Amino acid sequence: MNKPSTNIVVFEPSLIVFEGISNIISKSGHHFHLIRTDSLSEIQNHAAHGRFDLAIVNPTLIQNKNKEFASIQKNFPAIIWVALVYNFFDHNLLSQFDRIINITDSAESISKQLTNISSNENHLSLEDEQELLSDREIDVLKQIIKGFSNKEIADHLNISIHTVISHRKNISQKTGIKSQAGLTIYAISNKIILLEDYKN
Amino acid sequence: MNKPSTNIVVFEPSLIVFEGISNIISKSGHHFHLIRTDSLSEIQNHAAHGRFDLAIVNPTLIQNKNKEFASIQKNFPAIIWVALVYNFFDHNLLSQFDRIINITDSAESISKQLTNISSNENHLSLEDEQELLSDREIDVLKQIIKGFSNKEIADHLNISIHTVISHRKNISQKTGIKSQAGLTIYAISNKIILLEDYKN
DNA sequence: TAGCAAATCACTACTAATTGGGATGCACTA
DNA sequence: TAGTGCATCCCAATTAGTAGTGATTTGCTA
Repeated sequence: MNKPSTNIVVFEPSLIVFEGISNIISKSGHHFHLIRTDSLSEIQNHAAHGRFDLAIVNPTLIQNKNKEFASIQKNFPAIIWVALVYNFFDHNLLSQFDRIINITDSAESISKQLTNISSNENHLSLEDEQELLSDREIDVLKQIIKGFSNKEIADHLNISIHTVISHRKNISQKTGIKSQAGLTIYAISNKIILLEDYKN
Repeated sequence: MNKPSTNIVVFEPSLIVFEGISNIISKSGHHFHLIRTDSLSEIQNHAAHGRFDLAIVNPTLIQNKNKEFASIQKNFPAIIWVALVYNFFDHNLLSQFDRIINITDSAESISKQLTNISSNENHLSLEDEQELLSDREIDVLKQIIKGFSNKEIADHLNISIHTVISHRKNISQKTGIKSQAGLTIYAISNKIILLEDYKN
């Protein structure tokens, strides 16, 4: 079988991780060529010159550049976008990618994600029912996470306790999470709150 | 100058990261020999046979094994312990290590941390104030954070609901935290739980 | 402009959690 | 051995939160 060479752009701040990927794929038997980059605009530039077929991207780096990223994806639909995650990330963010590599994945699993470029039913169906919470719901969520009671939340937000309860109901329905603890983890995971700000 | 060879044990779940370290140090010009391991007891075994001088450890892996880890450190005081962190970690946990490598560190910085074995003003102070909660209280806390009700916790731990309530009372008194949300953040901050394991 | 989603408020019935008292047995240690 | 902390269990009174249902106003947009 003829093995085509794949050009891969890597957008990842960690040298360790970059070298690790480099090492693993060089042992995989496939033909890859890695290009390291440190900005989205450089990726766009490479894409415009057809210099790569697949991009491995650390999602933290595009967190506040969703529009720019989406625009690049739209302009170069042939490119496969692979998220490289250390921990876990917001569904909405990850749903922008075609595939996901977790940093703890095995060599085979990683290679698999970087090959079979044509076969496109690679998971990531991630049913997109992850409706974002409304502004007010996020206000309430933040209060919940600070440990305030419904009555306190009502006072702080100048609304009645009934409204607070309504918002809580909606939050629970939208997220499928009922416990304060679960909501806290949800909020941390989705960067609705910053862990550092809430430490005792 | 004579370059001594350093034997390094690596306790890190990610192959990518392991290979990355391997790549970086092989280019550093120093002489290292890497041994990958996947358990603390294996580390102890290697240490007992004098097979390494320095250990690179992902702190997540010793989170609930602080005592075992401290015991190994105590038994083999000549070994240098290096934490390899991805993001942000609890200070108490990191204070158990001699040095810290961040995953985003440069090649030079990493090499620096892995050399100069003799020169070090070890600040292995290990302020052991983390004996706040009893084992059983931590069991209950973990259940709370999973969002279980008192009754469910009682069933899971095979104790009565009254005991659960007692433990909760003690946890609240000891930590000064009353809300589930606050306790969740406490547990995450103190690495009693791993954020990744609690995704909903 | 008609429809929709968000934000607000309200009621009832129900369930869960908190608070503040107890008690017992066990293991460790000063 | 007396004291301490831990784990277990119990009760009563109170407070807090959930589930289900329904309503009004406002602003955006198809």
